[in-house]
Amino acid sequence: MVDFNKIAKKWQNRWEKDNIFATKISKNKQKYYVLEMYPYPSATLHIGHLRNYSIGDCIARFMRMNCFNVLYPMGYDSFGLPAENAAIKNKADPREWTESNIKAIKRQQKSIGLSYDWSREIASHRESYYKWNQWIFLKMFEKGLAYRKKSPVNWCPSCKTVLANEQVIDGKCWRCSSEVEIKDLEQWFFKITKYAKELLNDLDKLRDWPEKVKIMQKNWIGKSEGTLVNFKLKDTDENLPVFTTRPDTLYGVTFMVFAPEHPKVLELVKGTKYEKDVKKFINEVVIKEKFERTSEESEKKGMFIGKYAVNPLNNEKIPIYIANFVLLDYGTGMIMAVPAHDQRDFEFAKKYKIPIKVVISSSDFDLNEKKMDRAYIGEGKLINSGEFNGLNNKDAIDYITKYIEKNKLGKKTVQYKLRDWLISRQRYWGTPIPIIYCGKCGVVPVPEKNLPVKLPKDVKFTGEGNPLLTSGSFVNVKCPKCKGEAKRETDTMDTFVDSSWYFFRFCDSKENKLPFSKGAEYFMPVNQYIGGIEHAILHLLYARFFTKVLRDLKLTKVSEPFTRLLTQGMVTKDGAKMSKSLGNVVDPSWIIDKYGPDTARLFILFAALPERELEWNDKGVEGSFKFLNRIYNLVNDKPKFRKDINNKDKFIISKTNSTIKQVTEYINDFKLSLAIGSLMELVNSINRYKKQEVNEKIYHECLKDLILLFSPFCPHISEELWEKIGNKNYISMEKWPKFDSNKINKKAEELEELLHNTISDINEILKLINKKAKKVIIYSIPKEKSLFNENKELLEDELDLEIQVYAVNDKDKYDPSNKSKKAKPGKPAIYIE
RNA sequence: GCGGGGGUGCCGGAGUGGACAAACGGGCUGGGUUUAGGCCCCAGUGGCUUAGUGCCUACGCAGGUUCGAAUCCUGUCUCCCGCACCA
Repeated sequence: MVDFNKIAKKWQNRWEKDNIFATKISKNKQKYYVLEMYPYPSATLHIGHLRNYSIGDCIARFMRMNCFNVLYPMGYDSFGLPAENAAIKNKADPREWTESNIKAIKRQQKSIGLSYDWSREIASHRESYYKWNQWIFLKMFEKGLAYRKKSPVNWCPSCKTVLANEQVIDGKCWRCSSEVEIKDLEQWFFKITKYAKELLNDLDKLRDWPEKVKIMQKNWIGKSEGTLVNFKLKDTDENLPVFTTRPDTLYGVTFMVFAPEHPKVLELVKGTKYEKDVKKFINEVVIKEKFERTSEESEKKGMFIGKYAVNPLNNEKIPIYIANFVLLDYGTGMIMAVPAHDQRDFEFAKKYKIPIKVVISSSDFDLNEKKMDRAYIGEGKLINSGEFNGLNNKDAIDYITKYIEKNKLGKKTVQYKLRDWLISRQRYWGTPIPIIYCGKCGVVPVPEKNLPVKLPKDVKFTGEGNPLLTSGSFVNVKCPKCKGEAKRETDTMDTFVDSSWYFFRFCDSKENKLPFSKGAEYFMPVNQYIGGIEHAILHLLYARFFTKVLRDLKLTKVSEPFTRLLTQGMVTKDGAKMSKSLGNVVDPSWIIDKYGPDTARLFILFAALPERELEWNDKGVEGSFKFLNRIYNLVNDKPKFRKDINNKDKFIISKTNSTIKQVTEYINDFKLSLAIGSLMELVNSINRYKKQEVNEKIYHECLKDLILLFSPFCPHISEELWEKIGNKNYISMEKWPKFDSNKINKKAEELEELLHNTISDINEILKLINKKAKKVIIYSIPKEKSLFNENKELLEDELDLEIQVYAVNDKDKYDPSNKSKKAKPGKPAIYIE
């Protein structure tokens, strides 16, 4: 038995010793940047990782063999909740915990022979990386792209800490099961909305992105055109801006609704008799109805908050409500409600007995406020609308908007569903936000020369509040401006910040004057990005946003980071996503231990097309292992050689060549499982071919091409076989075989198939009738008759029978009583005597 | 709930208007090799029927478009991904 693990180790050591996968800037070679989404460093590799890397390494090796200067790096997305949880739970030091995880996963990555340039490794928790997060933050702050505003968080009153959505289970804290509350905090945002238009429009440029991802991003950005109307808070000058696509119904507004979690709401009810109920309502809606509240059918719930607004067109006094169906995220987080002409508003008005006012008349029926049983959303002429009466409502949209703009009551605007990116996290294990608060000078950015703001080590992980607050040395600082006593910002950055530009850093991972420089100029954009479909929106959108910001900071010329995108499907088990809580996570290391890395890689790639979801089942692992053995034995077995060239040789040349064409195309299209299927067919053909004497030169040519084609999938065994057939160089650095259309011989391939099928059929029949036969009569179509005759001896040898061949329309030999004479192309009728 | 995908033989999965009972593998059955087993090699594998031929049925379910549908449309069930503090 061949020890594939030993072979793997041998070649991994040699690759490392000769450092063959290190990449440099090269003027003579075209660059190609392949990147897998860098992983969160968990201690063990799972099936999804294996799939991700096997795909990436296959592409990287393929492109390298196609003479590109391939950049293929690896790093770790190493900030985040799990390290902090480990610190709280096991008193582990997050730094040590993370580094030891990185060590563990890296060892496993190395064990599968991925052709990374390890010298470029980065990890986002290291100062040399997160320093640049801070640097970029400061640049964005200067440009007004980083700003502070109030925003609600999940708050556990008993743990006195902010909870991630993941930590809220059925409205309760995951640790202590207390009811979670909503609390407003002043937090940092990135102004991604400033780039909404470009992020939307540039999707069209991404020709090599999956359509589904582009659609999801488009819907997420969610552009809509409408009018911003400023209502006034009654008896004040304060504006309450409302976004509407229906300014034509402005005279029909009978109430206004805020999203319950709108920061303004608590301000408005503070100290009033409504305060207590409002707070209760907010918690209920925001936490428990997180998604369900957007349903058209779900029950409309709300309450009056004791304040009024003023309609800017007719100065009517309008009561202000809060309700579950209004979302903070969309528009301005408040709406004008027109119950007569909007179904949701109508239902709400009916329930809370709010007046309904018709402002659009229908030509089909009389609309009566008291009798209406649903909103009228059709077209019509404006009524009860002052000077706009009589206008068609579609035209009125324009007229009224113009009127509003003229009188400075609002403006025409484009609204996006996309909202600014909240980057503040009240946690330890992330990049400190480089800001200092001074009583005198206000918000003061940390001067660039003082970067990085390092994460302190004198902190306590109690599970209560942000650990950073427990470090006096971190919190208490001198103001950089006035040198007075000041406090440091204790929020850290969302880990999505780290992953939004790491692909630039790989190009210049050791650069220490800038986040990146010349290397990025040469290597960016990423030609091929590979990662899970679950990142289709957030990560990819943030990375696109950052790239545009960095471009506007003149750090790069690139506008889009990823030219081509492959979103790999999830690996599921028992019909469900693999997760720790379900206990169905599969660790592939046993496959590697038992069969070696090549088998593991081959199997995961062969199991399904990369883009598709894959239901995990390890039953087929044996099959991939068998295939490796077949290739290995094929190369090691020496057939008998001869000098002349016959049809069989022509066939195998042709077959090898069509396989080159097919495998190349398949890899280009990511149809990796199909590429492996073609290789399996080729191996079958060569095995059959070498049963008899073969032409030595041709046989070796075919083997050579086969191993080359196979090497991106199973590099270790390919190196071994490459050496065995007498090569001194690395196959990893060898050139990809070229398809030669002159070598294609369709006739030879068809003939081979025809003869092979015929022999199989005859054997099958012999077996069925279970008797000795002397003679086989083949009725073929006339075109194929000569083929059979030419190969009669060969067939006779193989079958040990006498062969007679007739064409079906050969009248002399045609026996009408015999129904066996029907023949099809490629499938002759067979008669056995 | 909203947005995006998927459902094909015993199993993993190819096939996205005709050439397809369905690539390639697994499993199973039979044969070869072997003292035997394993490995390996070859073949078969929806149902019925004749050795050859032919018929029927199948692509979650129900309809529709088409000369023709797994493939296009409509409805429906179900699973997966995302929903902005998991990464």
